[in-house]
Amino acid sequence: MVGENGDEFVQPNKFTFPSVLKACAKTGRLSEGKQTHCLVIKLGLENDGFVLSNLLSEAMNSTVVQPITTVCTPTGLSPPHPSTFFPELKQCKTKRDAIQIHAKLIKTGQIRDPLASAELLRFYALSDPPHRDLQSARLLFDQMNPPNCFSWNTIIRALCDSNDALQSLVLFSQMVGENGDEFVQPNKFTFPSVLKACAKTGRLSEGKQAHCLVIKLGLENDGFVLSNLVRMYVMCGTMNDAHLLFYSYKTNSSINEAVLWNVMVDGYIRVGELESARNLFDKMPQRTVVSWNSMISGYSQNGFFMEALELFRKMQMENDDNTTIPNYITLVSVLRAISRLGALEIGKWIHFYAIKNNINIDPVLGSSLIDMYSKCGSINEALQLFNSLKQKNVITWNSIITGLAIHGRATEALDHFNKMQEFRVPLSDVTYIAVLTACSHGGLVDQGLSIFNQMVRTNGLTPRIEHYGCMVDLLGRAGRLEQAEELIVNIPGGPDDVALKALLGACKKHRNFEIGERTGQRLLDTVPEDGAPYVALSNMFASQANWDRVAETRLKMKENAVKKDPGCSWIEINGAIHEFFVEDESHIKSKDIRMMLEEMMGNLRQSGLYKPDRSQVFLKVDEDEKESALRYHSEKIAVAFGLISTSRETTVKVVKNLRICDDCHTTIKLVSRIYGRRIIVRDRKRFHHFENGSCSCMDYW
DNA sequence: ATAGGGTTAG
Repeated sequence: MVGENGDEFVQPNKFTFPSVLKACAKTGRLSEGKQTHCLVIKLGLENDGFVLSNLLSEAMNSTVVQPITTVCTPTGLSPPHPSTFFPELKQCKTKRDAIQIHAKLIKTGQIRDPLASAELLRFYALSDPPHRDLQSARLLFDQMNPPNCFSWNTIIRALCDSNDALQSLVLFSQMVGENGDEFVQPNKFTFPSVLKACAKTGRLSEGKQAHCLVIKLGLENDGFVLSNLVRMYVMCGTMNDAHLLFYSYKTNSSINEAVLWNVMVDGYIRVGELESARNLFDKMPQRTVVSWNSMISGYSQNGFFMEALELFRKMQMENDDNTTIPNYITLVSVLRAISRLGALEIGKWIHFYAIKNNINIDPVLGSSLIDMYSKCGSINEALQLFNSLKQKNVITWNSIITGLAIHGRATEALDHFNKMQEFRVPLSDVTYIAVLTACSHGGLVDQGLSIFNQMVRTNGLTPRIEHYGCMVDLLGRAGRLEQAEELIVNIPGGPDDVALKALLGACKKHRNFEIGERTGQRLLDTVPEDGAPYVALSNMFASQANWDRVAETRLKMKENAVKKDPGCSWIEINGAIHEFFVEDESHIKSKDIRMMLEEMMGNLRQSGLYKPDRSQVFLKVDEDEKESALRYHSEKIAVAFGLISTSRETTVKVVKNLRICDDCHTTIKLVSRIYGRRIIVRDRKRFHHFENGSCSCMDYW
């Protein structure tokens, strides 16, 4: 009757139990009696007079007396574990358990019983990744006859987590009977997964339908449902709807306000409204470490690096019990900003903090730290850390190869690339970007070409635009301009501005005006709003004394709305970041900096080695102004500030957001010699190690 | 008895 032999389950009632219990008593079967007792409790019949009296007589007549005392005192009973009736329901922790339980369910014919196989379904569908087995979960679910609400919730959740979240929406529509199936009423556990799936797949209309059902079922005040509704609207790009919900909810005990606010903060960050996000962050009734992390990573990922660092500092100052203690995710988020700014001292502090607080340096954090050290100019520290890491993955390898590449240490980058293959680490497309970058910066043309071929032929990877960019740079640097142009023409989908700029730069270096002009024109077509190509093209015409074309190019530049990223440089002194723009005089020590700049330029002129390169300044007409604009490029200001703020032995490390210009490059080379200082400048593309009048880039960048 | 929330690399 209760389906123990695989038969249909028929629910017993208060008239069933007296006879069953009597039978147990007559035969002295205690264990069956207890099983029955459990079912009595489960069905809420323990207070029925007839059932109770038979329970007692069953107990009196059974041969084993010991456990019966607990039965006499029913109030002291702990709730029975359902395994009494479904021994299969015992906790399923390992694959072995699962196999055993599964076999038994099949043997006893209970495999179709959603109650009996619930635990097994949970194991297949929701255990941690190594054990998770979606296929088995789906198979088990499909066999259920019919699945109950729990079964639906479990499989919907599992599919939502999978990379085919749309499937969970398909299942949900089956659950609610959209295809003429039986309607199973969803509950508050169903909607979070469903809404999450809508969010993941960006299905606004399905999300809205779910929202309607939520209201119909009166579940909109459940905290989990509510936060997922808001998140669904955020992820579907309708911040307004998210906003409306957020401002109209009524607090109750199931709602975690912090989570709700965090979802909104994250929402504003996603649509790029960092200020609204920050406003909300400042107004939050309670902040958790997640709030801080969201805001910091929001800043980091949207280019607000100074703001990210500032907030991180504030987080440490606030010292709110436990909610402002940086965790693993804080570190990963803030490291990104640190890398971009080149804030080595703070970066080192983060590394130390992780060690001191036993924060596991897994491949993610490890890669971030390697990236930080190399982007902050400390490639040797990056190598040291890389070698000490116990767990490495592709990204860890990619980080160190990229680091070596941008420091111009091409041979070591190749060594690591080879070692990576020895260790059978699967290569990714980024690996190839890293190693091709190394080849192009190191001038290793043949190696680069053969690696590019290996990537396509052996590894079957399709080159991305970035790979073509590396190859154009590689060929251009070697002076193989025709070959580079041929490659450009054959890039599927057309070249991007990076590849074209690489070729244009190469043409300038190798004085090939024919290809240079064609490339310049292509660039103007690709990025007409970018000022740099006009300047380059105009300079090229000027060097040929082709003044008509110069004027024509200038006119074109004026006509098209030209955007120019403002040049910006950073330098870290004693853990504080100083930021400089072109001709920037806003720094407190501006006077001292200006004096230093004058002195530098004076010394340079006296040395007789310096001739200002005016060709790169295009907009300023007045000759004197040209030179002063060059003189006050942000990297020069930062270097000057670095020189007066540190002792002779200290290497001056400057980070620039754009590529360094010829004049600054020449100037800093000479400064390194005249002042006997080591200076490192990181520009948009690579590192320049200046020492004794020369640069590690060998004047090609 | 079972099921549900926000932050993370190259």
